[in-house]
Amino acid sequence: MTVRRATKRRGERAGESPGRWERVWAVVRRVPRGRVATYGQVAALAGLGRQARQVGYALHALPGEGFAPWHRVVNARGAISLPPGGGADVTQRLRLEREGVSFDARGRIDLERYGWRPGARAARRG
DNA sequence: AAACTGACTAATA
DNA sequence: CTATTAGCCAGTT
Repeated sequence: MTVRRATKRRGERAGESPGRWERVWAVVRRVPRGRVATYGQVAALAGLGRQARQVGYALHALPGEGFAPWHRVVNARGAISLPPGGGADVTQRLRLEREGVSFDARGRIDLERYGWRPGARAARRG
């Protein structure tokens, strides 16, 4: 009766192996303000290889807002990849624009300009 | 346990 | 440039 088995948490078990998603969040947290990273990029940096999809899952499974700047992650085309209808896609765009990231007429970001470059220093103003 | 699903990407046509 | 196909693999049903 009192043997309530631990409820399965998202990507986290009874304090065992480090969740894969945690690594994803850790990488996302490193994305500086005003910059965006692609799912594939985050996956590679998190040691997931090409599991770009898993990155999307990890962000969807975030324990709460403010845990990681999920809005700084976009797809390889520099576009927001969230499905419409939920409103989250709008939030993402709003937050990015607020950080100075510009979208073109098709709603895409110029990754050459705003793409996050790990290791590189903050881009010069301009 | 098998099937389904998905915040992706790269290759082709 | 857009549209389609295949690969990817863990979480959910």
